[in-house]
Amino acid sequence: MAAGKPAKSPRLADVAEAAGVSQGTASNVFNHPELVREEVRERVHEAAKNIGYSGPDPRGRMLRAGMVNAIGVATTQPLNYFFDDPYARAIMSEISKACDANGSGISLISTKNEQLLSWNIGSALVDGLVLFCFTGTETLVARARERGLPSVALAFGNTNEDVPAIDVDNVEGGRKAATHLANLGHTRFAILAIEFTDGSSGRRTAAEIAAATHFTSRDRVFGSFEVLSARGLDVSNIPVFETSEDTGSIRLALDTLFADRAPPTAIIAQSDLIAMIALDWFAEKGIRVPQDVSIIGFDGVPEAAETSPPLTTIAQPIVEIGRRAVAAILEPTGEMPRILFDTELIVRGSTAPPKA
Amino acid sequence: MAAGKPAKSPRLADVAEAAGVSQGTASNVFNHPELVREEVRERVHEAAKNIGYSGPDPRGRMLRAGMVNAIGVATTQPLNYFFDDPYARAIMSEISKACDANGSGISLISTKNEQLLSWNIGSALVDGLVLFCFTGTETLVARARERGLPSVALAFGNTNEDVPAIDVDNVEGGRKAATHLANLGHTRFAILAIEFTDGSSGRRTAAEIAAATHFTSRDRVFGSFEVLSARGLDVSNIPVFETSEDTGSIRLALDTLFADRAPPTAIIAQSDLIAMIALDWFAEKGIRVPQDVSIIGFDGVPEAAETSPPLTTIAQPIVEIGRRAVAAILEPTGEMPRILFDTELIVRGSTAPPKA
DNA sequence: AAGATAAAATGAATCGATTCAATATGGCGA
DNA sequence: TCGCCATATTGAATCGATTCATTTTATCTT
Repeated sequence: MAAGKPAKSPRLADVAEAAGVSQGTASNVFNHPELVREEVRERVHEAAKNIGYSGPDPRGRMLRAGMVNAIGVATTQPLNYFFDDPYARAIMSEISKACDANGSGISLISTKNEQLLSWNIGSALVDGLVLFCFTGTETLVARARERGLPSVALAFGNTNEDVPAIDVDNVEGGRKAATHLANLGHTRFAILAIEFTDGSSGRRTAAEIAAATHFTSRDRVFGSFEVLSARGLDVSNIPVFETSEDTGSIRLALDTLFADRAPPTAIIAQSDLIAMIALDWFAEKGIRVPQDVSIIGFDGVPEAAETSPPLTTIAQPIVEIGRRAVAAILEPTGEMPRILFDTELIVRGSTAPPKA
Repeated sequence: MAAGKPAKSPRLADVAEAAGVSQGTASNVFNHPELVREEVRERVHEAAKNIGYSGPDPRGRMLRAGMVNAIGVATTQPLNYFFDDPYARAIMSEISKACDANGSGISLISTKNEQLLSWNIGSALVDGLVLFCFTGTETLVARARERGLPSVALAFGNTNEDVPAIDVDNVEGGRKAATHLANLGHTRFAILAIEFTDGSSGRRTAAEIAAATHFTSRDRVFGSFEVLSARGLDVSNIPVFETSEDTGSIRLALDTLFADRAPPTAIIAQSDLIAMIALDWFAEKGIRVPQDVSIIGFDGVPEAAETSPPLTTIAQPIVEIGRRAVAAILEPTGEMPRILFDTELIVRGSTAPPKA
């Protein structure tokens, strides 16, 4: 090497100069080679090799082109939620299939703090956003739309009619779960709910449930209560335990429930994950499912079919949800403000009539 | 609509003009508000609201700043591999924890076609890359380095000494698996290997194995053969079946193996996934594990502890691998060209001495 | 009230490419 | 040999922000 420039990485302009062509031509060599005479093309490539240029920097390209070729998926859970939570990964699996089919990448965005998430959403390099958060959804979707990005929330939450969202009918899902167990003859119920508000857990009163900030869990309880109440049960006596993502809060709830002289014979778990953790706890304690206790899950994740016993559950149309979410972003054709899917009861081995 | 400007989305410059300040000041309002007098700040915010400006476009920012705040993870498998394959998601879970701790996002990049992947790698908006592909790694890492991005391959492959890579000692892993089973007294072995070359499956000869393009599977076979050979077995009689990610090729191999008059009593599976699928097949066929047949997995994914019986396996230090991969990208301090980890035998319920 | 100092605001340069209207070149027919 | 057309090439404008050396304004001392 002779004397030396400070070795900054070379730009397209440098290549153009080195090859003795205009920058426009150099650009064409990399993006529309058919427009450039072969001889020139080779000269440019050679020059590029010489000065150590390895193709256009995507940042420049993207600024000009405006498209990133990736959709973002955002959540207020930690990032590993996408890989560790069975429901999240079932949805992500579908989303990623749809993205693959469209040649689009996926960006995972996360922040515990909702405010930070808002900033991250504002600065994510994506063509559209799937909001995978069950709190603060309204703010976040609004934020995304402000940015002019197509976006969908994966829960209605308390958003108004015009923010695009996909959800299942949670009240009806709650009804189906309760109906199934009531039909089997159960009368002693307990509910293992997902979070009503961020990061809290423990036994909840009806008033607290009504005040929930997360509508998903509240609605599922409402649905179940409605049915059980209609069957003549006093729902104020049905214990509802709020649980968070961790095993601990679930086991604690079970400890409490089964310390009772007359423990429940039917458990409505608001997610398959909760139900699966409960199944482990039952196995440990020697409580037989479904002989001693019946349990029903929610979501219909693939893993729920493989537990022992296999889990009866209220299934969401996960495949369809994933597809529609991506479609809403990649083909923002018609106005699709909100889609409400139905759930489906899948009866497997974890529910049966109570012992006589 | 009335007369009108074409309603392009407003830029920072427009806000500056509307608020009657310089563009520099407008920029500061959004990024270094403490440098701007409160009154001016408000004026700018107001102007922004009026013309419908919702914060700086990340594209412009990024071009200037040079950083994207996301690391890329690339693979030649379809995107859903990250969510569906137990090993991939175990690693991804660790990678994502590390990213979270650093406030970095994750971009998932994939293409079946290696050539396209190369293009995608060239145009991914990321600060660094983890190469999660077991073929063509050498080309791809080279490509990433050309771009000037920090990068790590998650397998040595046939890369040369100076491309950064993390891997486990596959030969030694293969040895450990064989040793464990041989020590139990097994003499009739079969190997269920992961792919030797892209997209192929079926029974393989020693010559074909030696010619494998994927070194991971080849090395594991070599390690196992070495031990078994030293114990006096004729390895040319040990059936080695190449399997691909799908259930079908694995079941087909098992069909063939157990159609034999003297089927193997010890199966070395080169991944926990393969072993788990085999476990299902055994359960279906009424073949008891470990009484009728022993099977050992590879990887040490969390799911392998929950199968029935729980899976004996050669565990990789998944946590450490994920951490180091991210560290290599986010803190490119010292020169860390390659790290070779050891595997660890974890004995669980799927292996036992053969029937007498 | 002048001077020194700190705080606030300016504006042009820069990041790295793509695009497109305008111009240059070459081949071909008459 | 001239003109015409198709094909190649040019060069300047553009994408949207951040940065930083300067200039302007405000605050404080004595």
